[in-house]
Amino acid sequence: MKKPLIIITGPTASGKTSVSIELAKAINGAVISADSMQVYKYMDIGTAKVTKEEQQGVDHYLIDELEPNEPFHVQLFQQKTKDYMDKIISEGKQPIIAGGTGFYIQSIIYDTHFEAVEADESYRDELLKLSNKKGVLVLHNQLKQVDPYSAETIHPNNVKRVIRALEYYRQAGQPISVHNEKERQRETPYHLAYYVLTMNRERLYSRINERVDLMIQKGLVEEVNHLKDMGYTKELIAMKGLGYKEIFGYLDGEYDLDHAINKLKRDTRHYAKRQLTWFKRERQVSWLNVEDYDFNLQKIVDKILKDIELMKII
RNA sequence: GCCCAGAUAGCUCAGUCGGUAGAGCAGAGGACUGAAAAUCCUCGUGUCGGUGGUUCGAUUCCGCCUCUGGGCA
Repeated sequence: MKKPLIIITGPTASGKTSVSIELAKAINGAVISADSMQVYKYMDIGTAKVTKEEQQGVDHYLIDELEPNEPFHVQLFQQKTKDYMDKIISEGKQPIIAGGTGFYIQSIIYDTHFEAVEADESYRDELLKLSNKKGVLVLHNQLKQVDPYSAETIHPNNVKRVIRALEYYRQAGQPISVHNEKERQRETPYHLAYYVLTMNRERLYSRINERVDLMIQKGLVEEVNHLKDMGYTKELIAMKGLGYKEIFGYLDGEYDLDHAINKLKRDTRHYAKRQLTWFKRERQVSWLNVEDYDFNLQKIVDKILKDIELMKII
């Protein structure tokens, strides 16, 4: 029998956090965050991280667990999430995965096997240098020789992907495209209640714009400054997150604050769009237009509870 | 009231020595299997302010009108 799994996701600023907490309260749940940035400590305002008060006593995992210079990626997320799910279940509670990183969620629902092909920083560096010096096609041609299928699907300009595919081949001895194809066949071991919160695009965008203004009011600039003082640099992956890279640019004098704010708003809008694109192709999702429920938390949660009961998940 | 400069894509503007037009930004769509809040790909028809004239043909030249800047009274 398939295990139940509840997922609350959606584009940024769609209200995932409050829905997941309200739902958790209703079903004795605990929340696991599927968010690539909220795992990091000291990054609160820019990631719109849940505060202790907002958590209302509901257990939260994968929030504030790492220092900003520690690595985090899908495979780690998957491993930790599975562990936390076991823990939560053993406590007699219901795990709820909530967050906007579709890639991470996918790794759980299909239980993707990642195998032991680890990031090889020196090899990556070497390839990157080669690409910078001789052009992206040099790498792409290399890939063509070992993995023609990947070469066809990965655009030469997408150097990051090309490098990963080369790295994979080097360590695994087989093309990553073969591995991916195999993983794609995998069926979900869960009985899913997978919700994507959504709303009218214009509305979402104005909520994003407002939220960015609020972040600035709350002291995003000070937060980034503090991280800088702590010695974290803009090269860190955590500092490439929305809100951090834009403010870093301002603090480094590349542009004024106004420009940084507009850039952040725009980047966040683009991000929301990419998230929607991701969820659109996920076949097992239930779209939940919060406008149909007048943005009313109780109505939204009631709808989810009703579905869950119908699905006999609990 | 007079003089000058504008009026072209949602915005800022370029351009057409007369053959119905193109950049940036904004926006839209897509990809994604160990960086994913990252990375990458694709997409530009708009009464060229209105109206009359010249012309085979006007967004382009000329007249008038309207609006917006700036200057002079």
